[in-house]
Order: sequence, then C-alpha cells, then structure tokens
Amino acid sequence: MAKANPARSCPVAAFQKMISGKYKLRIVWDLKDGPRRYGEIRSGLLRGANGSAEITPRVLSRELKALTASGLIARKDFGEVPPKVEYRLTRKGKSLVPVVAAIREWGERNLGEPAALADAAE
Amino acid sequence: MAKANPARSCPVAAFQKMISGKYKLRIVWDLKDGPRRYGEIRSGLLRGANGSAEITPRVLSRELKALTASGLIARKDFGEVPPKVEYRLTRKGKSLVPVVAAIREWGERNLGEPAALADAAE
DNA sequence: CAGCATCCTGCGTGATACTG
DNA sequence: CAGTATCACGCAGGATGCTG
Repeated sequence: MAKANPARSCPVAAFQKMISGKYKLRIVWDLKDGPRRYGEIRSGLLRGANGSAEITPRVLSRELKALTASGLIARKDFGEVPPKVEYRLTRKGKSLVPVVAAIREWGERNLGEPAALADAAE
Repeated sequence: MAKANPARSCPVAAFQKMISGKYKLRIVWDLKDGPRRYGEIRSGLLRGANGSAEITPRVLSRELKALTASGLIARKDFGEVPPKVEYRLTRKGKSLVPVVAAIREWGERNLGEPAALADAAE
C-alpha cells in the first residue's frame, strides 16, 4: 500500500476538497440542464443569494478549470472569433447531480426555516 | 421579504457554509454511531487520511462549537471533575447522515479509482 | 480530560485593469 | 466574449503552551 488512497480512508474529505469553493457545486447544478456558455454561467452565479454582484472572472475561471481538472465538466471551445466556449457536465459530473440534489433537498428542508426551536434536549 | 432567505435561493451555498471546514462532516459521520467523548472524536479525527497527526484542540473545539451552534450536534457536560463531555447528533444532525452517506458513496465510487481514462469525449 | 490563549501562515475570494 | 495579470485581505487551520 504505497500511499493509502485518501479517498478510501475518507471519501468525505476528498469530496470536500474536490468541490471546495463557493461556486463549484452551483456550477455543476447549473450545468445539469445542459451546456452553458461562460457568460451564462457567470450571469447565473450571482453573489449574495439575492442576486446583485457577479462573480469575478478570475474566480469563475479558476473554478471552471478546477472542475475540468477534476473531470466533472468538459470545456468546448468553438472556433476563435468571436470567442464562444461551452461547458457541460461529463459522465462523472452528471453522476454527481443526484448528490447535489440531495444536498439541496436537505438544505431546503433544514436551512430554509428555523423550526429548530423545540430541540433543546432532543 | 426582509432579507430573501439565502437557503431558499441557494441551499447548496448554505449547506457548504454550514459544513465548511475539514472536519465537520467527518465529525457528524463519527457521531452517527452514537455519542462520543471529546477525546474519542479527537482520536478518530486523524489528519493525512492515513492516520498520523491529530487535529489540534483549537480547531476541534471550533468545529464542535460551530456544529453545536448550527444545531447539528448537542453537547452534554457531565459533572465537573474529571471533565467528561459527550457530543451526539441532534435530530437535525441525524437527518444529515443520509446525505453524508450519499457523499461518501459517491466519493468511494468516483474518487477511489482513477478509471477516468476513457472519458476524453464523453 | 477538555478545553482556551496567542502567534503565524497559506490560500481562497474579491477588486481592478488589460488582452486575443 | 472569454478570459489573464496584479494586488490585497480575511480567515481557516496549524503549532505551542497553559488551565480548571
């Protein structure tokens, strides 16, 4: 056992590392409906949750590259001018969608409403 | 609509924020089998994935407090001396376990083995 | 045993400006 | 349009030492 595969000893840590960052999961989620262009992704990824400021290109670029490197998304560059690039989920990325869905579901259920008032001793 | 609940607009972001940090999910996972003492959690949370260094008390303490504040775990302090404290999942925390399980499963399946050699164009 | 106090460092995130 | 370059900063995370 050369290096004791970290993913085996702790898949959660590996997962967290892979989707670290504030936008990776959101990007994956956005891409679940089909390919999207750089600008579209950017417009969809508004900060503040209410939708005001946009993510900076530097950050988006990094996230996109990281996701590509992870094999979750694929980059498709059309010709040259004017620049047009599409990103889409790979098979691996698609397999992640249900997981994200589970996360979203849990979040909606447990983070949307406080309701946690009667669990003092539970 | 005072502040446009972030969890509704983006549960994923809220989730990520709640379990931000390298150990929170692992702690939740460790606690799924029942209450555990501070030291037990600490011993179980080894760094490097192979199991060498331990998490520092400062960090563990912070994670534990954050999880408690989030309502995912509960702290039970037995008497005074010698100090004995147990942590256990709350109802909310337990509801998170399946999600973590899904994450683990995905991680084991997709991060354990490379296998991503034939997905150049997929 | 179960923490807290202090210091330090790298990195993730953001602002701003520029380019093919 | 789809990025890259540079600068700056806050904060997670770690090292050490001390305490009730």
